[in-house]
Amino acid sequence: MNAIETLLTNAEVIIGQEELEKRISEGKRLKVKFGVDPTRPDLTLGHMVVFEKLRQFQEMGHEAILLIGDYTAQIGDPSGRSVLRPVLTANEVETNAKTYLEQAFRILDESNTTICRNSEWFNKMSFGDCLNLARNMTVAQMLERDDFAKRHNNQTPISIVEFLYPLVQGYDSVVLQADIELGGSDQLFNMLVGRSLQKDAGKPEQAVLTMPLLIGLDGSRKMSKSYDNYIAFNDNSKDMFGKVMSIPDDAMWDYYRLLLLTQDCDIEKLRSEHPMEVKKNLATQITAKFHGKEEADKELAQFEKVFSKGETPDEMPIFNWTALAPDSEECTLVDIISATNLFESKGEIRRLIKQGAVKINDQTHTNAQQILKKPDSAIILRAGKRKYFQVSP
RNA sequence: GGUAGGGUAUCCAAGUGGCUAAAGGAUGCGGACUGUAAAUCCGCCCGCUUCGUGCGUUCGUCGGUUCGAAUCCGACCCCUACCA
Repeated sequence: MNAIETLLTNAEVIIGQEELEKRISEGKRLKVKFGVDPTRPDLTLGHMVVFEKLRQFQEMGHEAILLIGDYTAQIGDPSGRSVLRPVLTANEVETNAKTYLEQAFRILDESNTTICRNSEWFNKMSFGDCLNLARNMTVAQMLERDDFAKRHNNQTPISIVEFLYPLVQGYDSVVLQADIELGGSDQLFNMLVGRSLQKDAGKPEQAVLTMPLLIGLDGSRKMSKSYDNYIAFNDNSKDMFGKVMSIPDDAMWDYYRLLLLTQDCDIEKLRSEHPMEVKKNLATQITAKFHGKEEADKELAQFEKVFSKGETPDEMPIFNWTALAPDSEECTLVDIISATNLFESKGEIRRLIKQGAVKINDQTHTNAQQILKKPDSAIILRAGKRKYFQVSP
């Protein structure tokens, strides 16, 4: 595979490919833009798809520009519909941006990444400048955008600020003189606006490359925090491993292709192997990217121990009897479990007990009112498949 | 500004005076099974509970009618579309 083919692998849409190939073959060091809004502090594996692509460019000697949308984050994106998102202060945005970068550099080469903030130019902009920017697009053009069109048809509200978003993002490209912008496929429209703004400014137009959206843990919707079907960069190794294991078998191939950059021919081979083994391998590799090989192997071993063999895990939270039941030598089963604060409500705990999910040292107990005496040695409580904890004397 | 339609549990959504803590989905959780926190099947899903046809809180907000209201009345707040 030559350089260009590698860079375009897995891309969903490529606009301006010819121009791009020309610049690459001329040996130009491309300015590769990727913008993120630090509105929420967590990156998900959905973002990782694009980060991996950016890293590929980086590895081939191009300039990775990570654009922090600190200005836009301060305006507060209203697209959450019913709930008004709180407006973030400059401080909060800065904090988010910091953790954002920290996470991003697990994938990207930090020493080789240019970081920009769009407040640098937008803070200096007047309202008149803003109106002039807004002149560049028409309402009809905006309504061409698929998700706007859908929302309009569904009678869900679209705020004017949302209309301005593509312009804001596009203007970033003008300032940065980006040669190519990367993004998820939901960003296509915004990135195209960047092209037309660049053209109007008499500058060369950026190429646009979208990456497919990664499917979430449910196996049907895109991975997103609002659907709560995501794996975060910041998930601990256990959750990360477990969450990967919980994706439907069919979703594995996309994960291999988009996150581990596995080639199609290798994926074909994997398809003939045992799905569980293939998934364990996937989970181990992804976990290793974030937590290191050693940690990943440990989680694999734990997983096999707990879920394949049904044994208790090596590590679990430990509670002192006196912390759970102060001043008492005995306590009911519900109350002792409730005191750990690991569960939503006592009702939930009662339900778990009734449904046979609670075991003490491997013995199922179905009476919530059962009296427990302060143990002489540590006992292991289990509620459901995943929740374990120890109570020590 | 005018007209019409809305605001129900985590989300979507039914419900127009009592049988409603509130149908049905989805998500989630539990059990069985297994090849995994896959798939499938079954069960649970407001809080508290002395587990009792028990208590408390809920259907945008406040107030009213009624023996009794998510359901009727009034005011207010918010959302959407269309027309201006």
